[in-house]
Amino acid sequence: MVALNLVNRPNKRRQAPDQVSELTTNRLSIYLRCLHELDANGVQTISSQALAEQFQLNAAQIRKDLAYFGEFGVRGVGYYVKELRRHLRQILGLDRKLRVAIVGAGNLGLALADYPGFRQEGFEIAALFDAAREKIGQHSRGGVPIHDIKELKRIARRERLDISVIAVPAPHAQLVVDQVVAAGIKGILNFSPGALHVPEDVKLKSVDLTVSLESLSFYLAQGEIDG
Amino acid sequence: MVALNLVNRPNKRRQAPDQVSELTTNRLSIYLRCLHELDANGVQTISSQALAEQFQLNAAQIRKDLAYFGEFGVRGVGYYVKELRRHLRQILGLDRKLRVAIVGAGNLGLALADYPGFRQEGFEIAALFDAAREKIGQHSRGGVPIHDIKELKRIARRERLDISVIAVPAPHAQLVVDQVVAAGIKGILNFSPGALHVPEDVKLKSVDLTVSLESLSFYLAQGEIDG
DNA sequence: TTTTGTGAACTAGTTCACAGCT
DNA sequence: AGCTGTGAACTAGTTCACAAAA
Repeated sequence: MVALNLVNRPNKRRQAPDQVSELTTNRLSIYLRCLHELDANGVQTISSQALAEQFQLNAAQIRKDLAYFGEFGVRGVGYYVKELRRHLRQILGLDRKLRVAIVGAGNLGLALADYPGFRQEGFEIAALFDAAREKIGQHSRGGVPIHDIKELKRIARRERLDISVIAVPAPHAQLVVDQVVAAGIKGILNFSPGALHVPEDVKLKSVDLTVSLESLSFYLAQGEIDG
Repeated sequence: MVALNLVNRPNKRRQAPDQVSELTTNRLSIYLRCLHELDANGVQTISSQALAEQFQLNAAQIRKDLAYFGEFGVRGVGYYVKELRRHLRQILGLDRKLRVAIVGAGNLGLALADYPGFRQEGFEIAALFDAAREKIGQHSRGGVPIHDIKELKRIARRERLDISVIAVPAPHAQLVVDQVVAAGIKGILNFSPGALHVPEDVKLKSVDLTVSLESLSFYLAQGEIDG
């Protein structure tokens, strides 16, 4: 019983539950990575228990996460690796290429443009953007072209950009986000520190390096007190 | 029960509660950033309500977070900006310089070494490490020297390194983490994808770019189904 | 009056434990 | 027998609401 949208939603939908928590979607991505490996190693089936042992996780957690989306397992057997992988890719929307733009061709932006973790199956870094005249027209080492930020809207349409990574200094971040939103991009991964505002239909995820470091610092400080 | 060192712990300690959640420590860092700004703008006092409005947060949440560590506010007034900032810095262990090493002098490692968010008050990027012969002896653009990873233990001691950032390809990550741990470093910020294991007394935080992107992809895919 | 600090109520997320399928 | 899928129990985290302080 799948998505049929035209009719009223049935109470229990399997394809898109009312609210899947971010914790769950993050874990789905982790499961998927593990399934890649298992498949590469020729493993055919895996139980939730065996999967849970790979990470610091409870088997019921994994079953619950998957159960939001369907019944993928076989009782007494576990999950077929290839099949579950296919399902997860579909659920995560990785069954097509997503086109990513990076705004900010500074050290970080350029590094991200060529970062293997970003050039992975399912994603494609299609463009870099910057405001600095001398950078425009250049390329990253890996060959991603740097465009004028003013061209964002036009190129977003032409290149069918899905996701934008924000790697500009904090003071410009909100302005850039506004431009990204205006260009119709609905997914943003932000590396600038500080709070940013987006409309409801845009999904913003932030990675705040300062917060991560300071939080680490807290634990170090505690460790010294507590022994 | 817990570590009792020399004396029994009083039931209610203010300096280091038994378990402060990571969510709380992350927020403390966010509050601190905001207090910097407020202070720079000459603001003297701030209420939890006003602070909460800056981010997507509830005022009681902020008061609770702070209350773990002491009574910093004044009823009817709010919090004195300078004073609270001083307290938060102390709580987060930022009242001294923390020395950071980055392992992996690839694109990402080099970018992080010169990233302003990392060169911030409280932190100092003291060294880069790599295994590639041709990189050793070089410097990042910002002047951070690149050492042989084999020297990690020696230099960690000499330079009194507190935190290590892991920016190496996934297959080497666990090996590098083991070396970092062996060098006596107790705080690790990891950018490699995949699960890593550390002893109990070492704090590991991971930023997984693939997971972030794939989680974004999920929301994009849902958006298209749900309308 | 204003705003904190905090128990109580609530909400979200995790784990348990077991019925039911293979 | 083995393992999933899931309600129930539990744990963690957030918000409410109000007494107490300035």
